[in-house]
Amino acid sequence: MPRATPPPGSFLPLTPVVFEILLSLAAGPRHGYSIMQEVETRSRGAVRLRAGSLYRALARLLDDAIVEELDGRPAADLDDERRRYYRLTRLGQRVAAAESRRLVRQIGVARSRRLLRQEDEG
Amino acid sequence: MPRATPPPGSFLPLTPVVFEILLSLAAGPRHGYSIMQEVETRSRGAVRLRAGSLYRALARLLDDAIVEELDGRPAADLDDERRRYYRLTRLGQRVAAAESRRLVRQIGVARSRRLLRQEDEG
DNA sequence: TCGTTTATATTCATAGGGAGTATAGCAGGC
DNA sequence: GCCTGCTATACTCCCTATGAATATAAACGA
Repeated sequence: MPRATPPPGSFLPLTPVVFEILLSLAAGPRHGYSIMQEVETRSRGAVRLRAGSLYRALARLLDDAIVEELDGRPAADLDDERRRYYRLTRLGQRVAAAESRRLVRQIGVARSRRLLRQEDEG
Repeated sequence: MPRATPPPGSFLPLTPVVFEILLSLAAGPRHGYSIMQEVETRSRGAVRLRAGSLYRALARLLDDAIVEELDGRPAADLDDERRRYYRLTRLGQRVAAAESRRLVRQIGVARSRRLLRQEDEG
């Protein structure tokens, strides 16, 4: 019998590294190395995702069924057999959404306590 | 000669616990125990700040000059001599502001990747 | 007086991340 | 072919941060 799915809220709060990984996968399946590059580029160096942190975090996320590995391969001419592709599971999407809502609330508090100027308010 | 003040960005990303503490102090000075209560209430239990985490985080924040202890005491009839009051330093405000902007950008990404519904958008 | 809440602090165990290293496949230049 | 550098996954060592539990003691209310 499969383990009961824990409620998304029980994984919160996510560490900054883990949330960056989930954000990266929210755009579609990716392999590990490209997650690393995308996070580095997107956060403009604010969060540097090291190889060690990434692959251990991915192992944990697989274990928690937040992320799963794809069976299929891309078209042979685009493929690199060393790659392993990952995507968010349904649970993973819910966890990422719940964390996003938590951060939205936090930003609301930051705003009301004058930590953000008007032009910072996305 | 005092240590040169490090740039606010060098403290990023903050751990969820640390950002909650800074958010709490952004509203004004507080003593440790009341930070714990405020975080628990405000985040509706999503982030449970334990005594151990709180006081060790405060010690680190004092050491990094992100938080400082108040000399003065409140009026004697409101005081409890066991309490130690903390407030954000100028650096602390800048660090909290920088982290807030980082989260605003993350939320923008989460939104564009359909992790948030319209009514979640604060 | 006694139990509960407030308040700070410490210890122990574990999770998580940074830096560095290992291994190996791939791609381009020569 | 060979060398070099980049891509890709993975592991180790070390340190930091958090959770859980406990200690201590003052304040408070029945």
